[in-house]
Amino acid sequence: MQPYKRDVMKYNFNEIEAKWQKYWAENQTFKAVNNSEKPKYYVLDMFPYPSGAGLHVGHPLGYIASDIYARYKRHKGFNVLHPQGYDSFGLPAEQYAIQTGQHPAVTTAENIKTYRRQLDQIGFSFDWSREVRTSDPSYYKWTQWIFIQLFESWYNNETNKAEDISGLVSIFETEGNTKVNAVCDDGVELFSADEWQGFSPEKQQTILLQYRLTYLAETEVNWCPALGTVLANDEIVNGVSERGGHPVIRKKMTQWSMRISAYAERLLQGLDTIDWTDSLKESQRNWIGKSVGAQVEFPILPFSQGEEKAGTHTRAGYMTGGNNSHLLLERAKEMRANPTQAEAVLWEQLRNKNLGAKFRQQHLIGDYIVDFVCLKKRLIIEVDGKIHESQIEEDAKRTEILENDYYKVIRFTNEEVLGNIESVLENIKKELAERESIQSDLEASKLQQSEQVPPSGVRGMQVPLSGVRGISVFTTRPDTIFGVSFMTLAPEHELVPQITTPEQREAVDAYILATAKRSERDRMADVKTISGVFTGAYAEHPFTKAPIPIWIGDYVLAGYGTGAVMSVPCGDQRDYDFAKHFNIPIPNIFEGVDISEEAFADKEKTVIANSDFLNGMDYKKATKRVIYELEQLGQGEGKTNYRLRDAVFSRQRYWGEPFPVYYDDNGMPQMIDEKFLPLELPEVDKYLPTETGEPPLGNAKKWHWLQYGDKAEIVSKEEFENSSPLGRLGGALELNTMPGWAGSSQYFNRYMDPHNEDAIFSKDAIDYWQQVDLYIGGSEHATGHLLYARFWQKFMFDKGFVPYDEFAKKLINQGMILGTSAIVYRISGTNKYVSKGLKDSYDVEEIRVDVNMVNASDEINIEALKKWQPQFNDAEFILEAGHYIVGREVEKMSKRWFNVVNPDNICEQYGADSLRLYEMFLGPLEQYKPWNTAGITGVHNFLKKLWKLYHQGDNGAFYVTSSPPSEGLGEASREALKTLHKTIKKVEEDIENFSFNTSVSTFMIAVNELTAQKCISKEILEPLLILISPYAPHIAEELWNKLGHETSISTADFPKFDASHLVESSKNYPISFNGKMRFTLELPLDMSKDDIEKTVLENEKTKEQLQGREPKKVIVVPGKIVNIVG
RNA sequence: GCUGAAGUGGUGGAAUUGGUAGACACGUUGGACUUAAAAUCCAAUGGACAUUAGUCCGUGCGGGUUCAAGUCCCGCCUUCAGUACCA
Repeated sequence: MQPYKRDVMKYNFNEIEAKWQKYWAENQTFKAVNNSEKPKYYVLDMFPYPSGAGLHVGHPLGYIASDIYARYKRHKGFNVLHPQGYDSFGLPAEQYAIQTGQHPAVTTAENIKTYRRQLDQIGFSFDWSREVRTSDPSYYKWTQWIFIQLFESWYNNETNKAEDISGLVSIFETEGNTKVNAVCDDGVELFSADEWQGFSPEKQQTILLQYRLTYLAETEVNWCPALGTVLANDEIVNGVSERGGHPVIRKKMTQWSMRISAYAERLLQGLDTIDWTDSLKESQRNWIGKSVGAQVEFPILPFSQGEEKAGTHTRAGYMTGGNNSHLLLERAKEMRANPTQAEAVLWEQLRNKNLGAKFRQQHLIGDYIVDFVCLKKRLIIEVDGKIHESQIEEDAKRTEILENDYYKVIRFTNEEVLGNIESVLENIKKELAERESIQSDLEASKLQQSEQVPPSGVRGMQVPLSGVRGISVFTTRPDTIFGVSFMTLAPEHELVPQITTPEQREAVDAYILATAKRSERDRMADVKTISGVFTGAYAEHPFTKAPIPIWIGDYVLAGYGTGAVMSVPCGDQRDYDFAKHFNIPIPNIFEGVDISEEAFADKEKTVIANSDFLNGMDYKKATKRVIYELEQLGQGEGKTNYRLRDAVFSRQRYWGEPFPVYYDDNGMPQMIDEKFLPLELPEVDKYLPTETGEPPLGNAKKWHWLQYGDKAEIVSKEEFENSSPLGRLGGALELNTMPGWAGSSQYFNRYMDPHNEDAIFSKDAIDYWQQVDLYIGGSEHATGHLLYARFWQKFMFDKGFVPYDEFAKKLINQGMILGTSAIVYRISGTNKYVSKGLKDSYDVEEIRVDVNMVNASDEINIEALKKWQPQFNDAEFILEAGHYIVGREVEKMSKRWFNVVNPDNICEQYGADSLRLYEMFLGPLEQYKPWNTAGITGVHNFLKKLWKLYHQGDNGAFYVTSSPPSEGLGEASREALKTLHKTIKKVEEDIENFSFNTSVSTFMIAVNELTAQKCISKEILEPLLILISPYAPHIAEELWNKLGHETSISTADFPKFDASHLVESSKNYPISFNGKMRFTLELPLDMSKDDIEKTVLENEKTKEQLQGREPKKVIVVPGKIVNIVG
């Protein structure tokens, strides 16, 4: 009998915890319903990637915090949604599959099993009935569905939201695209409604792709050869892959992209509406990188200054180009290769002297490329598309200049050429005949002249329509435009090869080659070396019209802004250093500022000088004015620039969501109809890229879409090709898969209605749960998941699917739990190891060993070490004081450092409640902190004391009496009530402030006090259990049950704080002298200020302190402190 | 460089609107119980001097405001995190 009784009394945590975990599972205690009388509250964790290593003690930290909050909210009367699932697509499972041939689905399922067991043993109150897995077809069906929604949408800047693509098509049909204000690709061609109607379906599709929110584009991507895949910017750290640290190179590939840039401003503005941590918001702001300034066009001068001064110029001849001829020639060549339809038709008639005269097409004259020219007769023929309607003025000017040069220009429209070629040819013949006589005159006089003088008017004119563009730059300091003394282009800038003069070509090419060779990493590491080279070309200042030398330099990044800057050395340190280095003038345009040593970059203190119409203005005024003036000139406009780029959405991987996309006979991407989703991942023999370099899905035998009406199947290439084309839809399916963030960008909404097969979630569900109230997770997702999820949520909001355009009202980042690695010191070249205190006398190498062999005093178990790895078998150990002491290093918990501590052992040894309490007790939630198992005995002892508090009967029997403590108002009872209500108040405040560590202390204090008071009253001990139950739910359930409750403690009402129990009649006043506390004095709280002063001054100890001095001043703060000055 | 956070005993960390610095816990030391160990319980524990009382110094450093500063202000230093030739 006796041993049995003893067992009952003991705090048998393993048994208790298993019992209640089973109870919760069987009774579905934490299952949330989608409607309730209670107010709703949604607590979410970032769902884990189920890695093969399982959980370590760091993983549950955030889950414990959110679980405490969720349980607390249930006590507070909320209908709480607290779901959990798995982000189960990902690279590690795929790499494991490559190594072992095991299907990732199999290993993933195994890993999930381990995770679930580990999570269950910690006692989380998750509603597992709502579990989602991103790799489950019933889940990724909806990821694919969202992709289709994005494809079917475009971003209308006028309404500032995403709209259905069909709306855009009807605009195109009625008025073309000239008035459409959309976020779209750069350089979309302009067309009228008529032209749209005339386009082929393929062309229409190509144009629409330039508007869709997800689009196919040839993009320069971060290609990681080692991983065989493309990486997003946030997957690259210091120029190498985040995973594995492999080198990353730039490569052009056709990829799906997400037009997240459309949402840049709203993603930025939205940050002000959500309660997320400042550091996280700051990261996102930084990532979006908004800068306000101006875009300025600098025309390129046709003649380089050097050549002009030398009095030379280009000879008129076969190609009579100006000094920009080398770049125009390329352009002309390109235009010849891609004639418009009208040009092609006309050329058929003009070529081979068909009209009796030799014509050339797309020929360079001066700085112009003309469509057709007969040089002998100086007759130019231009064929104009619609674009020229808006350029009548420029065309007139161009005609004037050319005609000054004795050319005759005749123009035809596309319609004339295509509709009535006969009459066009008649006109040309007529002109040719008329110009017969002029030709001979010219030969003698004018042509000679033109060889000596550059074509008049060419110098200094605006950018010609078909020739050189200017260089466009982005600047945040347009007010400093008069300080520009040179321009700098990124070496990769597309215009560099075109503008470089022949004299500079060699130097420029060498420089470009040298920069290309340097890795991104080298370039970033070596910021101080100034390098660059002059291109030989000049641009023209918009206002002063002065020539500005154009340089290239690697301090200008191709990927930001336009890849070109106007360099203002007096106002920007980098420009300043560059100018100093290359002896470029540094004009000073600031009033009263010395720039002899460094640039002056202080916007706020700027007063502009030496700047014509800007003189005397401050930064703001000058900026406004200069933008206005630039707009008048047509050479610039105010512009806001974002660093945020569109997100590449394709990955060359197997283990990810397949795109619901096939490519039709014309190679155009087509969406698979919603009703056929999900498009499931095909089986493949191997998970590596194919021999031809295609993604792993290229290995699938059947990966062609074949659809007739409502019937669709996935077939092999041969089967598809042999199928009847009549009424057939389909083609090769997309070989890429979606990136990791696809599945995590709407999972929080899917939890609201996870089994819905007809919709991503029902309207009722989303209307009830609305948005996440509290989201807890790591800050490492700041610019990845958390940005993309906000983007998709805004899109879902625009489309009317969700009621809020932010998915998480409040977000908290839990800090990371770090490992404390253990280090032994091997004497170099030997198999001897010295203890830490002796290592300085030797030449040693540090070797990390398993922390589980080391005790709290840093002493290692040598026997265990010898068995741990063969190299230690016969090693010799040099001890200090009989022990081998290891070194310690705090670093990330990782298998490679052997510093991983597993929660399974902790649960086994101390119990889940101890683990939960200890993780909270370690310190503030957001803080990074090292794991130190030694301290866990403290919280474990607390739980034992708590258990004891309820077992004060004979032989430790459960003993709680239901007679109220207030009865008789004994001293002990009043003290107990005070302890309880003090605790209620503090714990409630702590939970609301997510200060979980301090509430654990509060529990300890309460239990220590109640133990000292020998409290056995139910009125105290029952509410105390509810306070503790969010933190230590198992022991709370057990004691709750012992108190006679039939149901779970989880929905018991949180105790009400009653301030009346804390009312004190007296206060132990600290009495300080000159601010230093010397002694305390117990005084009634209702004592008046004057009486306090009197009493204190009369006190013996006060007299002792003053030693006869007269106090100068006595400060009395009733209820707080007394301070005597003197 | 910029942005954000933080520097408090041997350790993790408390400290409300400025009002008794070091709560709570670990560790350490001493003691009780025990043949012994574990467990448990009790006591001490910021430093220095004195050890009866007491005195002085103490929250990264240097100033300042105040009757009173870990807390507020100014100027630095260090650490961690994020970000970076962003024009």
